[in-house]
Amino acid sequence: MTKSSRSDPARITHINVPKASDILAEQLRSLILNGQYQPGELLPAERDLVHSSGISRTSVRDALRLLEVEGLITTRPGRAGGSTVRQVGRDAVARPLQLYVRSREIDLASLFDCRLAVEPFLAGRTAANRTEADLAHIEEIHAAFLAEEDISHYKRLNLDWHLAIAAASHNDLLYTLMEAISDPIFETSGYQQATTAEMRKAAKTAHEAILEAVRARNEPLARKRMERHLTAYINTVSARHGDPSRRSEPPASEEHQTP
Amino acid sequence: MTKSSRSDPARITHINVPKASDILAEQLRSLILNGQYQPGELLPAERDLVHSSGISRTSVRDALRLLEVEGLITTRPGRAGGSTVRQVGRDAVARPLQLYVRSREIDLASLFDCRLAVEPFLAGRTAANRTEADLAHIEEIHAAFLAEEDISHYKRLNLDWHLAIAAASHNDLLYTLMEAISDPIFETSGYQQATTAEMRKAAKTAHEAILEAVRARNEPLARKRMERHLTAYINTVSARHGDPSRRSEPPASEEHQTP
DNA sequence: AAGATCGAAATGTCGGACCAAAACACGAAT
DNA sequence: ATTCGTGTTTTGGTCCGACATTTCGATCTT
Repeated sequence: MTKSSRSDPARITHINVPKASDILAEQLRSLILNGQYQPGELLPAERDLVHSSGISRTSVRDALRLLEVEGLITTRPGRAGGSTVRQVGRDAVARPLQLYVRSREIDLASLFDCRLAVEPFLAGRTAANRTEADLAHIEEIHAAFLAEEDISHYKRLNLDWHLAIAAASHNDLLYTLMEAISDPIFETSGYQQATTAEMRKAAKTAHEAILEAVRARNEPLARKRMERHLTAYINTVSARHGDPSRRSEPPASEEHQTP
Repeated sequence: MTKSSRSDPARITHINVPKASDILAEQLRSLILNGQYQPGELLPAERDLVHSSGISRTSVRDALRLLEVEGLITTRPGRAGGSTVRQVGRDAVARPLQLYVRSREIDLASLFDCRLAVEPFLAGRTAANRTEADLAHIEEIHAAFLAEEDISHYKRLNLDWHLAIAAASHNDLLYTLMEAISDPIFETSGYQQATTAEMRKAAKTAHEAILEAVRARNEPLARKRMERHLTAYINTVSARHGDPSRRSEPPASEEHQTP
């Protein structure tokens, strides 16, 4: 047998045998994304799709299941049920990302790197784009954060504070990424280690400073301060973790931010 | 709503009726993520799962389909087929993100904001972490980029250049995000508009400068130059697009509008 | 021994039946 | 007239059994 017919040994891409459900799913997905089905609208009933597509109900259901996992539709039983088109939600991005992190066993350092890349930028955008309502919401959480003493609540409020800052940037996509990244960090055991009173004090003053820059609509300042805040935190954690390899230097001018 | 509600039914979370397949999927997912099934290993055959789980093959297949969409397994027909555990791939993150962007109709400005947040950071990290092999690979693409004259090839090589820089940062997660974001940008019509010879010239000198900083392992310089490069590009594009609202500029002057 | 052929084992597809949930229609009780 | 059941209808959810398709291994042939 001539190894691989004739002249082309390895040039062809791996042949992909499409399943019937994949084809239908692709068609429906295309219709949805092109706006032929608006969010809130109902797709045809399964048995109707069977009739109009010519494939069995098993395959039709498989296709719908695919779209459901992708977050494009939700499907409910009952008389007025069916498959409703919806906008893809944040969780449809966050869940795969979380699986990716867990499956690849991404380490804390990389996760914090992501925050370090995204959060200062978002803080700057928030300073630039925030509305008064945004500010009010942030102040509310900030007040609760300052007042909180209980450790477990503290951690939650800390995260909420950062998310509130990110949300006020009015960049939906970046906020979604930030939220998606925060989740694995929050659940990683390394992050759950004890937070000392010292660290909490430092965090509170840092938050205060950042918030002040946001109030003043000072974009570069908010960005810089958020960067310092995160860097300081990372250094503290990795130092305590007995992992000095990941120390990052403070940006530019030394200001001796931490105790 | 967030008022104190004692003993009244407004507090319960939305009831979640789990499908049979969801339960099995959850169990298998947990087994996989906890390492009970290593990547490359085979899950039990569908009919075995039917026997051991007690649910029908329809539901078992549904569960497996779920895991497949999540990227945790691949399943092939045939005698030695079955469901093979695998590490979650980049595309399992990129695809949902792309759907999110298309479904929410995220505008180009937000997408570029993402690049502006991520890429300079990655360029810095690349300057810090690159190996000689990384550098060689980048230089190779860079040379091709400089030499290319054809427009369509140019765009592809331009993207490749940026991806190569990002890949050399050795931060898997951030690179994945960068790649995932680049894809929608590349396909958006607004980006596909004509690229003038002027812009290409500017890009080539900018790339040269960035690469020089990467060679010199100068982290802040690489970062700064990448930031300038992207900002300049965004300004050019949005100016041409007749959309002056997204100019990146100091917030200096105040808008005069009705209070 | 190389090649063709057949069988076995696994997923993929099908059709039909039935179950469960949810809204609706309609009638009885208040 | 309003409310409360109660049944009906429509829809997705589940099960079953059969067959199709793919792939590998074994056996047979030359």
